[in-house]
Amino acid sequence: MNVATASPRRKELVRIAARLFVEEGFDRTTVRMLAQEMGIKSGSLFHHFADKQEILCAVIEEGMFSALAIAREHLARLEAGSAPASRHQQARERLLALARAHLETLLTDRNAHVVALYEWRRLEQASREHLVHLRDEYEALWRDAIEVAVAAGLLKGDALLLRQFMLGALNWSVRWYRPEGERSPDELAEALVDSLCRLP
Amino acid sequence: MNVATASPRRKELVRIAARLFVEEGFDRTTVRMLAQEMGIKSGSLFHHFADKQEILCAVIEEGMFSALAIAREHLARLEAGSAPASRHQQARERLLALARAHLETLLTDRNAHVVALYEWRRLEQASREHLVHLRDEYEALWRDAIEVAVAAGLLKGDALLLRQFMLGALNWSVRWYRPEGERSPDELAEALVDSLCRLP
Amino acid sequence: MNVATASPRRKELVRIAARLFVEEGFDRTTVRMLAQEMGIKSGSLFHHFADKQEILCAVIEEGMFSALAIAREHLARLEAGSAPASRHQQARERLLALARAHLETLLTDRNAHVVALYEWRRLEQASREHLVHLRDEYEALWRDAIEVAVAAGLLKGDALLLRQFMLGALNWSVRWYRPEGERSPDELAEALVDSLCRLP
Amino acid sequence: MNVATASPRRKELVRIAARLFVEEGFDRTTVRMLAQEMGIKSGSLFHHFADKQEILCAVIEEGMFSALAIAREHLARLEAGSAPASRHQQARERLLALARAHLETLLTDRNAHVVALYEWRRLEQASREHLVHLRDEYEALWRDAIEVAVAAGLLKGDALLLRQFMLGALNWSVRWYRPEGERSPDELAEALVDSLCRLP
DNA sequence: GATGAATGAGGATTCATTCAT
DNA sequence: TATGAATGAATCCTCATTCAT
Repeated sequence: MNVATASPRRKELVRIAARLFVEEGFDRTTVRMLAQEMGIKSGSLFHHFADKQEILCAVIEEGMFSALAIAREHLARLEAGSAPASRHQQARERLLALARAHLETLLTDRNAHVVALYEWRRLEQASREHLVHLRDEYEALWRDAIEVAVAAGLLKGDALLLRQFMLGALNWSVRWYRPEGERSPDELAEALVDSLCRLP
Repeated sequence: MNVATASPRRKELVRIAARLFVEEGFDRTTVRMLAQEMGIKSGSLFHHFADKQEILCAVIEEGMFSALAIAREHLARLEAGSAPASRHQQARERLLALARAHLETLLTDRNAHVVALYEWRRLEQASREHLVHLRDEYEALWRDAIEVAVAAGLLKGDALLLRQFMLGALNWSVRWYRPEGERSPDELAEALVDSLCRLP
Repeated sequence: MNVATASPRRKELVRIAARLFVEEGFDRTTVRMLAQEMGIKSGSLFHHFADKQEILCAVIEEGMFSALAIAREHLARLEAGSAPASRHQQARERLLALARAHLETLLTDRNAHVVALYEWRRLEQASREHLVHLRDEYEALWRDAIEVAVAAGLLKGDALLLRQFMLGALNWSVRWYRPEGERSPDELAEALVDSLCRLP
Repeated sequence: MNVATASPRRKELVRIAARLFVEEGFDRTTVRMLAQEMGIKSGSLFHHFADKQEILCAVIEEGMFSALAIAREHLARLEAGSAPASRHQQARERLLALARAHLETLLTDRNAHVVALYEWRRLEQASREHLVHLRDEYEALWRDAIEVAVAAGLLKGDALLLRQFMLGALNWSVRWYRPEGERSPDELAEALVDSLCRLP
């Protein structure tokens, strides 16, 4: 059972679960709380999910799926609309697209992807194995973009570390970012990319 | 009761608690697990701490104290030993000192400071108020160093965002750093500072 | 609703239920397990049976019916085919026929009769009253045969106790008998009768 | 942890559990019922036993221990007090001693041994392995006594089957025996031995 | 200080049963 | 007849906390 084949009902439950997992953390979110928010009784939850772990798994799967989809979408838009640009300029656009996509799922959509990042440790081994390839795929997008940027002289340093630093900086934003503040997620993305990129 | 006045016994208990909170997370660490690791029975724990929350509070206090102490120590060593250097160079050294100190408490000492960062949300209001000034003090060290770096043209961009990004990148390292890997925390700190700093 | 008037579908469901009740015990057999084995969903089960108790009742009724039918059949075959024999010999044959019939339903047919014996306590009062006359009828066959055997000097002792002992020995065989072992149920029956009967 | 080393409190809890398991069956006995009868709250039960299975295990261990102890006691009394008797007579006394002991733990003491016999299937694999050697020891007492009886010409037939039959007859008595009836357990034992033994 | 026993509120989960479709 | 979703009461078990000894 994966995101693509899930019933609309189940998708809705997953969305609600994602919100609670972000607000309270997985451990502190009780099955009763989940059921309450879903408008059913706690016993009924187990008609849809085998156990609490499966809910977490479904949320994280959804989080990684949408992160991946939106990242690809942003990249595709780049290629479609791009006027010819310098190699340097192209590499920067690509990084920026990924950073924007990342913050869009993290701060705007603000739920399943956050759970994927912050509750990954709570996955049992079996679930983890089921999901790790999604994470790998996502990270591969970043790896490629960063390698290109390094090759173009846009970024300086070890590509792997740069990826960890960039993703860390972005991921941690969940902890301090307030949507009602003065900067948009897009501005954040731009600021991060600017702070790292060398001028041409 | 704060770190400075704590008995050696209590300090040891806090150290053990910190380790468990990192390994399992605060919510999943039971009072029984704590007691077991401390070589006492769970009932006895409450002779040392009023409740579980107080243990968390003590750990985080210890984490912030030591982060602050080590950061100050690194900065002091700078001033003591520094040959005259360019303003640019000085600003870089200061950032590096803070980053090294941060990773030292996070990755080497590897416990109380990690709890302070990752379990802050679990603090009840009262505990939070008790501790927030420590966090502010610590962040002030970073704020100043970054403002100086920006003023010196070493870093580019908004100082507040730069601090969030740098701390995010460092904090997230807890999630992926493996001590048995090929890079030391110091090398990490250097790589981060290098990746952000403009050459003179 | 009793066995005689049951639809073929219902009879099949009862057979499946009997098997599960033997394998798992009544308490541990869930309505969902029953439905699953029957190839329907658990909600549908309640179109066939008012509740779980009715299933147990139907199984035990079937078990007692078939035990009774097969015992009578064995006895009838005796009378039909018997060459004139000594009173002693006749009494022995009759005991043997009952023992064989008992083990046939218990070990060969191996289900509903076992449930009747081992899950009788789980019957609610109403169901018990509905079924107790069947059990009485069955036990009457044994009572008569044993009284004849005692009168003929074939068995020694109190007739009531002898019945309890014989049935106990036979019923308990469910617990240790393995069909793949070296003895057939018929050989068991013979061995039991032999062990109790005095030679002429 | 075994019967011999158990605290008095635990022994009492085991005794109460044994009674409930006989009255209701293991599956239908809830931890709440157990706690209620023990005069504690259900959570407190788990201070004494890791889980419900451990309670069953403790009860069955106690049942097998006492069955073994009482059987040995009866046999010892035989040897101590016996005037010289015929081999035939001796074999009969030995069977009788075992049968009496068996019914004493089953019908008089009436609890833990009954659970051992009737709830053995509910033991999980690990518990079963822990207990099976006790059962083997107990059955060995019977095996020896029956082999001697067969050798002495007292019993007729296969020794293994004879043991299964005798134990089955005795075990099943739990289902029909009423202490307020006219026969004592000792009389039952005598009746069973008499019904099987050949006169000299 | 330390302990073992107890508590009580709450944890996830199970399950017979109901019912609209 | 059949189903999928829901129910609600009950299940075993966990855990921070208390307290007499």
